[in-house]
Amino acid sequence: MKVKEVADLVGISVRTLHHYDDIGLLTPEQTTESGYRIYSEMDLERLQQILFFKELDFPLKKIKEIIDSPSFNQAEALEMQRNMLLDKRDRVDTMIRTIDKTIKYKQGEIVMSNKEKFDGFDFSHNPYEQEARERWGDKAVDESNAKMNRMTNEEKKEFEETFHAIYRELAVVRHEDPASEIAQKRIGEWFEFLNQMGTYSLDAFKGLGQMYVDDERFTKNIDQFGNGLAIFMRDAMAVYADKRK
Amino acid sequence: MKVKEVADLVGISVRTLHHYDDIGLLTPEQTTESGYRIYSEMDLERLQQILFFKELDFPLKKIKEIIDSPSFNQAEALEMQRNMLLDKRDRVDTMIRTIDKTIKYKQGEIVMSNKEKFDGFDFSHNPYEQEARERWGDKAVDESNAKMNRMTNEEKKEFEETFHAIYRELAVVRHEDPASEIAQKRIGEWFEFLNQMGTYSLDAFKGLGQMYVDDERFTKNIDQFGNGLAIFMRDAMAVYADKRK
DNA sequence: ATTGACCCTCACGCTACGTGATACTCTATA
DNA sequence: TATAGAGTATCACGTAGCGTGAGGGTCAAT
Repeated sequence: MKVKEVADLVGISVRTLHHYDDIGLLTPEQTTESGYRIYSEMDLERLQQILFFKELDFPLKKIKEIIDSPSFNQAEALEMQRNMLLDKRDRVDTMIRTIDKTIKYKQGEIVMSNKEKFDGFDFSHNPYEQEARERWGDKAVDESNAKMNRMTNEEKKEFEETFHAIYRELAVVRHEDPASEIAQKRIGEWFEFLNQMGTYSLDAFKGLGQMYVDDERFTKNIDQFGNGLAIFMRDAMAVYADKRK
Repeated sequence: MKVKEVADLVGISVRTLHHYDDIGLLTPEQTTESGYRIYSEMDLERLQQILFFKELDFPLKKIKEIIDSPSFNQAEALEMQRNMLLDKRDRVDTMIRTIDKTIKYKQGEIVMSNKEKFDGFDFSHNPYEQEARERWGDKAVDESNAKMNRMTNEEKKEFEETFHAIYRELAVVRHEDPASEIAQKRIGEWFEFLNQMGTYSLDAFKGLGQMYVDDERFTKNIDQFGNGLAIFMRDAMAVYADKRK
């Protein structure tokens, strides 16, 4: 599909599509020789995601971060957006009630406190942003990705070998208690290793562990070294983090 | 009340209040000798109005025009805003349904057309702006007549656009009484429009309205412009026809 | 008399596009 | 086959609605 077709379909401007391309938020899969942007089905689905987040007042930059995050999971996102929209509807309902009250108030039928007059507004913060950040946005995770990108291929290989080694060592003890001494020692090595790249707080570390289980791409990857390793690591990482706080 | 008290009460920033003062949208009634802005009850009520319009995506400039218009009437405005919020809730509901569909679609349970994937979006125009302009703006009435005249001269595409425009205008008032003045005025435009294509008798017009509800192909088509529009149109068309016989 | 929370006014920065200007591409039709 | 008309492209500057300091007064409490 060409720009205008897409624009008309979803009700946004051509300029907006150009803009999304400029900032790398939505770059069409194909372009013709003459430079026309051609949007695929997948592009459209990405656009749908973008618009949902936008409706919920996420800035474009954050939307990009979220959607491009390696741990992004569309099914989860949709469910989250659903909840946010339900919230939004509640807010609109509250505002409608506020209007009804105001009408009566104006007719002298009831009294209204100042606070009541503004019920349903309060845009002061985006309550969903935190939520999204917790699920996909952890700065620590992003940072380590950025570092990964800056590394050369050689370095990457070396790096990979090191952490595969740690995985293997962990896999060996994965049937032990996650709180056991040996498990904690090895998970400690893991923590230190990660801290060589980016700085992981204990909370971020714990969160990362949870992600190993929640995001099946991680789970698959990790469980290659031994079935149930992801779950074991999550538990061990939680114990490790909690003990040190 | 001083700036921060107001800001905290309604959940906006102090800077925003400054900005509204700068552009003359909300200038506090009083200032202390030292230059502190002091907001009165009336200022708060004006602010409430402003925020309602803002929630409905009116630009600040237009909000100022509207509120400062000599023909502005607060009671009327509140009622209008109420309708707009009802519409907004409909849109949110539609989006929620779209999400639900998308979830099922992703699981392979159903198929989804591209149009369906973006149901509930379409920000392409603010249907309320026109409405507000008509009630409180200056240009008022002739515009629709002018539209009609241009229509006869031009081609099919514009033709279609025009009647979509009428649908949209009708959709805006669909929460009003079908017998109300505004509803009748707009349904009258519809009648005239149809009579430029073929000649409709009043009875045929009424019958057509009934068909909008009986034939679900019509219903679907019409309700794209707003849930319940078909039923509203049928009722308004019936009233229109009966009154003129 | 001092501190800390609040207030003021510039004034520049930022996001998410809007709005031309200028030029190329594609398709339908005379 | 030439030409118009609708669409597309890339600059590049403009705009709205604030955010974010900087630099400096004000006010009540300690």
